[in-house]
Amino acid sequence: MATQQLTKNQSLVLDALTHAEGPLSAYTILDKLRDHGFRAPLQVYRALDKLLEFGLIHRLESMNSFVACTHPDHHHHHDHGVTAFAICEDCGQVTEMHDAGMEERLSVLAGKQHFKTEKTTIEIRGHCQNCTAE
Amino acid sequence: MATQQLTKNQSLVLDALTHAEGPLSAYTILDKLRDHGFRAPLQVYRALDKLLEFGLIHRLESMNSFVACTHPDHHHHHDHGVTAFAICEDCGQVTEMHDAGMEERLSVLAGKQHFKTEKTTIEIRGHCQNCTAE
DNA sequence: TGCCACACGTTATAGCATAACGCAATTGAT
DNA sequence: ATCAATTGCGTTATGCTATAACGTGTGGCA
Repeated sequence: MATQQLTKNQSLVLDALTHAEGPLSAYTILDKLRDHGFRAPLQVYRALDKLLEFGLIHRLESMNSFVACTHPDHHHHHDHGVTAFAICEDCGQVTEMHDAGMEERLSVLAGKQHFKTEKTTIEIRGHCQNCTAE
Repeated sequence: MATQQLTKNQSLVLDALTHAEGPLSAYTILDKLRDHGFRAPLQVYRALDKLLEFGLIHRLESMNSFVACTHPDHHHHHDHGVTAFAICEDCGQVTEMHDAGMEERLSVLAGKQHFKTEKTTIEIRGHCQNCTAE
């Protein structure tokens, strides 16, 4: 299960996300990579699409932006169940969480509707410990 | 706990969503309401903001669109816990679901991070029973 | 060699959302 | 009654997010 070989553009985008403090929008990434030759949004979006496909990054639907995957066990590569994100509205920090119980509840919920799940989005907006401490 | 009195624009937007087959984007609503005097996106967005505030509609983050709330007990007005949406990628139908167990799991997850939850988004993309039957 | 798949670069356009201004109607306190 | 504050409204302009469509170059491989 070797790590997917990335192209130059994909590596640049992944690096930008990995080294960022918080989630980045596609256009923010574009700006960060102008010095590396990026000129157009599509260069970013195409890389993002691939990285999403490889499971190396996540898209945060509620804020139209992207984060590098922080999940510890990469030997599961991109098939490690449902991911939930805690997004702090004060500092922008994003915490990636996994929970088997959650997955079970979702499965039950979907099952009741005879719904075939393809992809699940869970995003919790609020305030992280640091920012709550005031 | 009387129903919030709506303005004309708010009523029109709510009606459009209530009578729609599935979720609508703000611009789709705008087009539907041109005959009623709507001319600009802001007229729609302002009404949507209020309807969201009143808990009469929901925003689907994963598709930048909106649906009327279908939750049965309106005497809880807009405080009826976590809502999950099952979104069919074939027919566009959206099912609103509520589950106490789910809320519990989320609460536990957030608690582990000492995270103060403000709003939770749960959206399940997939295929509904009808569209799975093929 | 010719074909195919894929990444890339570029221009243009589509789709989603808000800023900023001014006006009109409502409310509510003085 | 009147003034001030609030709220909704309409309009223009702008900004942010995402994709369509076209062509180029490269590497694998029958």
